[in-house]
Amino acid sequence: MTTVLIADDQPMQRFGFRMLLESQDDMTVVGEAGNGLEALSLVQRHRPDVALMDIRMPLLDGIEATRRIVKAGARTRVLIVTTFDLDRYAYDGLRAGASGFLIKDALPEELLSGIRAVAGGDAVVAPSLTRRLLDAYVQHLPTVPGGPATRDARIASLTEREREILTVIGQGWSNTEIAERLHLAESTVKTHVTRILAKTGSRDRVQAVILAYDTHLVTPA
Amino acid sequence: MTTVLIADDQPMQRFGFRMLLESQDDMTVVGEAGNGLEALSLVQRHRPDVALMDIRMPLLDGIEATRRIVKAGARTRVLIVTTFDLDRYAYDGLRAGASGFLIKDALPEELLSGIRAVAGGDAVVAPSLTRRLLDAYVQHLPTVPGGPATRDARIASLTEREREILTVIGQGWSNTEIAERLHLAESTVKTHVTRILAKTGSRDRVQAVILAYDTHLVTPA
DNA sequence: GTGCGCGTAGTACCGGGGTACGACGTCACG
DNA sequence: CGTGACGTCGTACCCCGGTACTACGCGCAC
Repeated sequence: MTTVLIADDQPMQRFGFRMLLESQDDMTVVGEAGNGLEALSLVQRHRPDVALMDIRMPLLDGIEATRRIVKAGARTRVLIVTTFDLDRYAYDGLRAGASGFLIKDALPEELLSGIRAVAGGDAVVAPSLTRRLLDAYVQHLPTVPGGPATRDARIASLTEREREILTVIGQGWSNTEIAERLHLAESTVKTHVTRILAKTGSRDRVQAVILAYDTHLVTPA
Repeated sequence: MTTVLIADDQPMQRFGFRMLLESQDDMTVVGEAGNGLEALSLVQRHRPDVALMDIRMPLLDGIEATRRIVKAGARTRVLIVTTFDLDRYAYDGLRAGASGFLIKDALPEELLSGIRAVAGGDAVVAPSLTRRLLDAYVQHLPTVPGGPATRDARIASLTEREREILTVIGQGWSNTEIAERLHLAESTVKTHVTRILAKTGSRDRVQAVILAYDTHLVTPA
């Protein structure tokens, strides 16, 4: 059973959503919020699988509400459902950590399948938006070397000392600086770096730093 | 009426697609191809709205066939439908200009709505893949003019192009790769990089990447 | 004791990254 | 019509980062 929270400032809209969802025997509405703050507290209390989130809401808009929900590490996946097909809304929403972005003119079945997808850990984006996302960013798509899925293992394979070195590399230190401040020979630092790159599958220290950030070995200031 | 071409090397698979599509009164199958070359010539002859494209095919695979169709400026939109949920396939396919990427385990209705979306100029991506695409690339989402500006004055002083370069540096790309994928000369890339380092006060690209993360120009996966 | 992982260190080499110039076309703006 | 910002490209140069290989002492497990 998928539990859903509805956050929208228009009661009629909430009613429509509720009727649609309750008509499905694998979904149940656990709460309704009329503004962003209310949405936050209801997410905390009911820990729903999915939160249907409108953007334009009083007190706290849906984007910021999404950001806080995600940041709090809640299990709830946020599916933004808004009236306006604006790029900046979508971008901000996805940036904030939303698992999906749909427009209210979508078919009811599309919303339902979207909720199920999000509840299952997948993501959904409105087709009209997907078009523009792809147009703008296909050129950024990487050529996958071996695919993802090996993130944590690579960091885990590092020794304590190597993790330490990687951490300071993530501070932007050069080999010379690392040697000085850790009282090592530069050749030693280089040896460590080479092993780190080999173990993590990184080509250079830049990619190693990125990995360090992605795995939260180091965190943004 | 949406006209569709089916390109798949398995006759049974083609049959299944045909039955499904012909059951819809707004779709008609205008041809079937068993390999990539055949797909090309049939697209030329029938100019269908949508080409359902398998990847693994004799003579010419679906990726390359897609590339040629798109390059030829055909009106036909390519919807890749493949058995394998591999990132590499999807990336290559989307790169090649496909309007969509679905996996064969999708529900029949999902395929149908996908075809309609693609025919209408939209794009579709399999939900399971969308998740990974977003995971890996939300950080590429542009800051829409008027959107949340980067607070850091150093980042703010960068030109649009420079921010773009810094973003891909933050993906771990080398100068050579940036040049190739952005269709620039390496010297141009170097020029940009040097300016970025000067403006941001970074000593090397590593420090620039760190700044990019700290200012949320790019965000950890 | 023998082996092994780990941290340390050295040398030699090479390639990419970064710098310092200079140059040119485009476009917006006063 | 200048003028400047921007993006593009080239050449020449230096140096740091990374590789390859070797080597040694330490502690720990079998």
